[in-house]
Amino acid sequence: MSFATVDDVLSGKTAVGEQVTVRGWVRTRRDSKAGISFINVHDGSCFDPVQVVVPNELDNYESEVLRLTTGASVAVTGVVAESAGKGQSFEIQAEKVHVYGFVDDPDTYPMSPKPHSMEYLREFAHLRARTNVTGAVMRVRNCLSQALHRFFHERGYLWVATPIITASDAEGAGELFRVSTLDMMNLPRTEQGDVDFSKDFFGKEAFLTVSGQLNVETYACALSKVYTFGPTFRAENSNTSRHLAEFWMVEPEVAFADLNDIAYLAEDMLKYAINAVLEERADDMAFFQQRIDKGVLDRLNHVVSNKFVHMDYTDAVEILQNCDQQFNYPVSWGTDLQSEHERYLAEVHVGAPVVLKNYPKDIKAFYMRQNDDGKTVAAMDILAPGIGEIIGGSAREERLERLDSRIVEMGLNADDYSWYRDLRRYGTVPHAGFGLGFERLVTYVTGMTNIRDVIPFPRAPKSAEF
RNA sequence: UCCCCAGUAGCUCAGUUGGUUAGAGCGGUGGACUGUUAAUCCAUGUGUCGUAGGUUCGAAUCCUACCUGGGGAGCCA
Repeated sequence: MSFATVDDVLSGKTAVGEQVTVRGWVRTRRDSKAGISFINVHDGSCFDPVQVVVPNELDNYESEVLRLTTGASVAVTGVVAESAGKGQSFEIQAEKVHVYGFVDDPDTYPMSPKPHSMEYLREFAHLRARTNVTGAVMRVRNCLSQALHRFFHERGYLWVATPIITASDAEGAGELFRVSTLDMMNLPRTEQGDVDFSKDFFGKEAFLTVSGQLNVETYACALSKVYTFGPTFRAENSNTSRHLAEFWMVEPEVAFADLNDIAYLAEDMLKYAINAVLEERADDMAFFQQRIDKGVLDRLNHVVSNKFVHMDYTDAVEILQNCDQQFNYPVSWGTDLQSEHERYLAEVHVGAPVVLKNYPKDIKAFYMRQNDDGKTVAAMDILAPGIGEIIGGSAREERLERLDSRIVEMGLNADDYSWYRDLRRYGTVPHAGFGLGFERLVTYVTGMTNIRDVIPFPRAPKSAEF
């Protein structure tokens, strides 16, 4: 007798005739008057539950097995057998069913065996992992996460843990969450009446990071190829299906690289991760294809087998101005593209992810490398159909005079960037990097429509339960 | 934060020219049948109609505010 996962049994890792114990939760129970019950047990190891055939000779058949309902926890010991029924190749002929816990009041158990809306499941974030859809999402999420680490590891990148807490409010990528231990009911004040942050934990104002980029640049300018993969926080009041207040971001940063280098790095990375999912999570993807998004497999297969289309911002503007599509917002060179414009490019014009490059400098961040034309910077966004911006990156301005001139032009204070400027003073090198919104990738790969359903416990405005 | 839509049974929804006892399917429960598997068949219970005000003889239905959710926009990843 040995413990086995549901996946061990269904994939044939355990031998027919071998006695095993499988532990998990009941998905459904069906009783047959032939003297047996069928119990589907899932344990998270794969998409499908294993069918357990329970004969009525078991001591606790009447007293316990017939009382099992969806959600009950069990350990089943029995012999692996080829299934006589359709729907599965292997099953377990139970010799013993141990019940860890029944479900109180099955009538109100929130995860009843019926279709639920994603909005409803979100209200039960502590139980929705037991549903097939959330289980599938989390296995794919894990697969993507592991694949990304593997991708970078195989190419000699170092995973750098950039800080979660930052004392710099100059990252410029959005609203920040304050980190403080001050007594909010009794704030210390300066003589001018301002809050006296010198009394705070860090002796100054502190926040949760909105990006690891500035910090990870310092390690790129020493270890050459690095990346961060961790949580980031944005206090934006964004109420959409593609924004979270707490989300995970992958940010590679590469010394001696230019814009095209990281554009191709991003393409290779996405293809690598998607291929991993197609190979390792075919069971979950079959479910997404069938129940969530009929086009998801075609879409992913197209992505991994075609080169990404690259396009300059300037050319994109021309395409948008000359296309037949009517837009609510006009397109003109120098302004940021609207959602409808990005969607047209990715969904209609290209029909696949598109790499947009070389944006006007005035609509991009101060640290992006200025191009020789004097008008644009070496920035790139990768737009995915249905999602929008999934990756944003750039070559970084490594020339101190150019960086300083942008800091001045944008009304920023050079003193706030002293350590960032040091990188340009001491052995500066060209370098480039990008940020991938990890949950946006999970959304794209699974075909799920709301980003709140691809992270275990979503945090969003007015929403931080569990 | 802005625009639009929604909130009725455990869940998904129907129900308004304002009218008396608010319905269905699914789920649950009991039974029948069955190597079953989104099982099928019979029976069965369930409601502060999102919250608070207002109009009215009378409000699930009309009005106002608020809350929550969804779609879109902005911000961005």
